[in-house]
Amino acid sequence: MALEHAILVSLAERSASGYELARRFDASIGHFWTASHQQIYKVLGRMETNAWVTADVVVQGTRPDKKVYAITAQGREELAAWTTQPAPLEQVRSAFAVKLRALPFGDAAAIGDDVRSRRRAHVERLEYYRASATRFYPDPEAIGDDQLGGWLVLRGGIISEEAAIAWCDEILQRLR
Amino acid sequence: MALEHAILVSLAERSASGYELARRFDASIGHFWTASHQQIYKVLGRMETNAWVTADVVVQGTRPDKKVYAITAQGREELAAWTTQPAPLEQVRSAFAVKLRALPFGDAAAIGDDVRSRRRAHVERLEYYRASATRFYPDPEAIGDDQLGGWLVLRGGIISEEAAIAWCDEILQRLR
DNA sequence: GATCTCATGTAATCAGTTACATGATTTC
DNA sequence: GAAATCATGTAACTGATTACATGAGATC
Repeated sequence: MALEHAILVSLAERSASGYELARRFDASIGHFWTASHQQIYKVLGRMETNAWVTADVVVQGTRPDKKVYAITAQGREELAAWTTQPAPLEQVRSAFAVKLRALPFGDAAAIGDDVRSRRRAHVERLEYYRASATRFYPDPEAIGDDQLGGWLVLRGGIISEEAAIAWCDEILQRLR
Repeated sequence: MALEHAILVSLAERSASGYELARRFDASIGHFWTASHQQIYKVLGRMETNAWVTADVVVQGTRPDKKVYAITAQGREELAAWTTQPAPLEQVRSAFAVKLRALPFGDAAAIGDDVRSRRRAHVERLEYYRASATRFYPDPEAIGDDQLGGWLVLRGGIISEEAAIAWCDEILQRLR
């Protein structure tokens, strides 16, 4: 349900081809909503049928033609209406938590290794978010209305990565 | 992939019918891995074929018959082998983050209401986790090897709910 | 009389992943 | 010569949700 709306947000910020959208999902948006290019193309087709977006074929000389998608008035309406509906509380689905519960039946050393490698990944993501924050929002007190959403999402990423790292540290302390 | 293993953990702790498993998933385990009864029955069938579990039909006088599933030696092997494999980093998929990014195109007041209601839900979960912690692990320093996994998972729940609440507070501060 | 609990399933559908396919241009 | 980038898709499959189905006993 929400991939459509993630695409609408992205197109409301700036029109793009399916390929460009896929790259945006690999980068910024994808930290909070992942999507493969196959899925994006499929959903874009559905959205065009619904008239939430229009597609313009742009012929490029040397590179292949592309379809540039733009949000329509109907698309904007749909997006606005969607924001008035409460977002479902995402239910957690953590294979890692299951693995921890399996501690008495499994390999504690291997689980410890996994925790350390997860910790590294979380530190990496945290550093990426912090770099994005200082780069795109150098003065957090002076953020405008159009930037507030992006800033708050980044803050959420930073807060949850910090929490994940704290959890890893607590686990490692207990495992040794 | 991991529902099988979540069921194996649950059955390793204590044998149960599909119905009982579904109730466990509604309660404790379900906070970290949700599953409906339909899915559980389907996967149990597959697991029986793989000989990871055995089923014993228990005839009950007044209540309907039930199939009690028990983990096999092969199931225990599979579970142990699974713990040696790194758990995939769960990718975030948050409709709420998408909604925040949609702030400039949507209804800020409705989004604020949503944040307040999410905050209440997180506070509720946090209180539930804290109650479980004091009830099942009254002395955290004296936790045995067989209890450590459960305790660490609960700690993860507590840490992430605290983080979610902190994020909500930061959002609310910025929205008004 | 209505609803809840116990107990197990099938069927249809939807969302998402993985694999496969094509083909020109640019960079190493 | 190999690999990456640009660009758009189809097909098969898996995992999960929603809807439907049944039926007895217990509780309100």
